[in-house]
Formats: sequence, structure tokens, C-alpha cells
Amino acid sequence: MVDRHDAPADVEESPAMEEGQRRTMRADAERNRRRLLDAATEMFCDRGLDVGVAEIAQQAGVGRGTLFRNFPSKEHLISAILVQRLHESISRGRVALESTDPGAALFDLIEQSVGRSQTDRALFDALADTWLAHKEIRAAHTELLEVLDALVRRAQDAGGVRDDISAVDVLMMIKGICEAAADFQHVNPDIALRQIDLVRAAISADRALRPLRGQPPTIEDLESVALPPSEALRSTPAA
Amino acid sequence: MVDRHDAPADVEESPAMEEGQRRTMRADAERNRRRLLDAATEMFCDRGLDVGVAEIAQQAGVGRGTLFRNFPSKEHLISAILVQRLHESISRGRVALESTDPGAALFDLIEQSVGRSQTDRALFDALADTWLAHKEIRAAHTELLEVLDALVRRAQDAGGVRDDISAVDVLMMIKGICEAAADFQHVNPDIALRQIDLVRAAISADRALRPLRGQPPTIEDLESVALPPSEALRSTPAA
DNA sequence: GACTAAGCGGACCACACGGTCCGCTTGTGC
DNA sequence: GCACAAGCGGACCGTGTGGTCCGCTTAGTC
Repeated sequence: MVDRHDAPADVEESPAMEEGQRRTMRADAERNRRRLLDAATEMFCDRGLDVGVAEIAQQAGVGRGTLFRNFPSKEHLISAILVQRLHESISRGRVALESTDPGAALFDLIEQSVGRSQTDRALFDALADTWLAHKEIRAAHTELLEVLDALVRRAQDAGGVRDDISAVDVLMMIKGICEAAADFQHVNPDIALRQIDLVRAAISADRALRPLRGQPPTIEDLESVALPPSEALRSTPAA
Repeated sequence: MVDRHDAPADVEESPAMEEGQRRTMRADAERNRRRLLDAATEMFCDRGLDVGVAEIAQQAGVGRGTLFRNFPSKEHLISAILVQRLHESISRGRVALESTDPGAALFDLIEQSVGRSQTDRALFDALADTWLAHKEIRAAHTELLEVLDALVRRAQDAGGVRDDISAVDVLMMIKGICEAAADFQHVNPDIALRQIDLVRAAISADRALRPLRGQPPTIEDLESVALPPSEALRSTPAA
């Protein structure tokens, strides 16, 4: 009930800084914050979420105290970055929705996503894990899936994609490629490329198809996985 | 962590025990070893490789000292289990090779593998990581891929599978499903099932196909990933 | 049943990690 | 320039981990 966009200020990211607030932030403080975010993003992307805060701070050229002043915990830092990345993906999805050829746009989007995640492996990993319990991440994730769902439906209406598939099916395939093939990008980029082509072959509506078993999974299926462990949601403590 | 005096024959598993040696092993000792292996396998399978040694020992009903006497390190324990699982997979692959309908046998094998890994997620994860640097794991992995390769070729000869695909392509898809969809098994088993069907659609030779880009990846491509980090682990480089 | 060493297991160690704190530094308004 | 607090960063702490050690227990043998 509380969890819609009611309290956007909490998690981390900006201390809800509007211009008025930013004025009060010292120049070096803001610079350091930026550096931390940049360093963390880069390191998370190519070395996974396990990199230590010490190393991140060092890479950013600040002390650990500074890191924790900007982000109450490592989790908040990660969350900030994940949310940002998700929003970028949503934006790309929205652009794809404008296309006059929805099928092609969908395939493009898939390829973009995989291409990006080759460097962003950790971020993609995270979406499968406990992170979905975070309010903002969950919201962004849902939004992303809604966009993907719209895109898939448009592509189906246009006849480019088989009718018996859902956005969750597609997301699963993308995740699969990212998690399985991404590590091999540097040794043989063809691997991921071919996986993408195989996905295309799997979901294209270019022939008589053997129907898929079961029912198309829903967004709820996907997201309910993060809930059962009761508590979840530690984002409430809000500052 | 780093290399200790590496006794090549050791890795773990049996202390190279032939019958002569086993005679000298006390009954309770062997029983405890068995219990440890069983407990570890079960816990790794459904909770990931991160479960602590303390918990494993407790579950097995022994002290931690006992665990470390049987397996010099946690890594050795994991390795022992991984190798065992890989050999089981190889056996199943060999059985599939005997089939008169290679295409169907391949699809069956894929489904079996995914079905197994729903409970064995951690084990499958592991194969993508640093574990390939372990001598025995690497050898088993290679062997598995060779069997898979033979199976794919037979299926291609029989006309059931598209010609431009390699065993590595197939393995990647299997890994993808396992890593992406396995977590959702308990919330919606259809998800994995449908992914399998999609793989089938992707690799079937049942129509005119848009050719895959790039060259079919090789086993070497796959396995070279574990090497570059210089002195990959303590396993002696030469087989 | 007694002897003995293989085997046991919990106390202990080293270390890495996330997170806190406080004396020093430095940007900023007067 | 000065004063002052916002900001800084490294020393410090608690926890949880893999791994070692040694006094006690017990299986196996005669």
C-alpha cells in the first residue's frame, strides 16, 4: 500500500536533492559522490557485486567514510545503480515501442540488452536475486516488464512473433543469455551473438510451430519469488 | 588459497584408496565421510555453494575437524561433488548416444539436464566459474562436451537438428535455462518447461532457417575462459 | 579386557568484509 | 583573512568465514 511512488526520497541515490538542496552541498562533496557512483558502477559491471567497499572507495579516490556518508550501506549503493540501469532499459524499451516495425524493434532491443549486459553482468545477475525485494528496484522491474509486454504484444499483432509467448518468456531467454554466455564475450563474441540468433529462431512466427507447454508465465509469477521470505523489504527504515 | 605443496593425485574424493588402503579405514571414519558427502551434496544443491562448512558438518552430525580431515579444504569438497555430478551427466549422455532416434534423445537429455539442475542450481552455476580451472572438473567437463558434441552430430545427421549449431551452442542454452529459470521452478514450473520448448524450436531443423551469425564456438573457446587469470588454481596445468 | 593409535570435535586462529567514529582538513560566507 | 562547520578519511570494531590443533574417545586387535 505504501509502496507506490509515495516516498521517492528514501532509498538512496540523491538525498532528494532539488536545486534548492543542491545549493547547500559543497562542491567537493558532490564531486566525490559522482566519483563514487562512477567507480562503483564500473567495478560492479565488470567484476560483480562482490567487490569490496574499500576497493570502490579507493578507486574513487576517497575514504570509506565518505562512501558511507553518501550511501548508508553497500546495499543502498548497489540499489542506486541498479535502479538507474533499469530506468535506462525502460527508456530504451519505450523508444522501441515507437517503432513502426515492432518485431524488428523487439529483436533489436534484445540484442541491445544482451550487448549491454556483456559488460553489466553483475547488474543483470542481481535482478534474479534478493534485490527484487527492494521497493524501487521492484517497481522499476515491473515497469520494465510492462514495457516489454507491450512490445511483445505489438510484435505479435504485427505477425513477427509467435502468439503463444509472453514477456516473461522473453525476459527469461534474455537473462539466460546474459548469465550463461556473457562471461565468454571476451574469448569469443560469436557465442552470445549466436544465442541471440537462436532466440530469434525460437520466438519467430515464421512457420508452423509446435506449441509451448503450460501457460504463459505472468509478471506476478516472476516477482513473487522475492517475497515469500517474509520480511523482505528492508527499504522501509528510510534514512 | 594460493598454491600449497600440490600433490597432483590428491584433489579430494578418495585418498587414492584402493582396497588395500580401505581396509585400514575405520568403519566410523568411512561412515562419517559418506555422511559429509551426502549432507554437502544436498545442501549445496538447494542452497548454493555458499553454505558454510560449519553448517555442513553439523548437518552431517560431525565436527568441523572431521570435515577438514576428509577434505583438505572446502574447495576440495565442492570439487569432489562437482566431479561426481559431471560423471553422472556424462553417463546419461552416453546412454542417449545409444538411442535410435538421436534427435529425440538429445531433446530428452536437455530436458533431463534442466530438470536435474532445478535442484542442482549451485552445481551448474559452478561450472561457469573458476571451477573449470580444477584439473578433474575440467577433464570431466571436456568429456561431457565431447559426448554432447557426438550427440548433436548424430541428431544433425538424422535431420532432427539444424546443421549450423555446435555442442557449445547447445550447452549455452541449457546453462541459460538453468541459471535464469531454475529459481522460479517452485513458483511456476511452466517457466522452465516453456524455455525448453523454446530451445527445441530454436534448434530444430524443421524449416528454412535464418543462418546463425559467426562461427560455431568450440570446446576450446569455452574452456579457455578459465585459464588467462594466470596461474589458475593449484591444479597442475598438465593433465 | 587391555592396549594403542586412528579418529574425533570443539576451541582456537587469521583474515576479510561491512560499517562506525572522531580528530583533522578545507570550502564557504562574512 | 577569518571562523566555523561541512566534509573528509583512516583507525577501529564486530561478525562471519575457512582452516588448524590438540586433548579426549573409541574402534580394532591380541
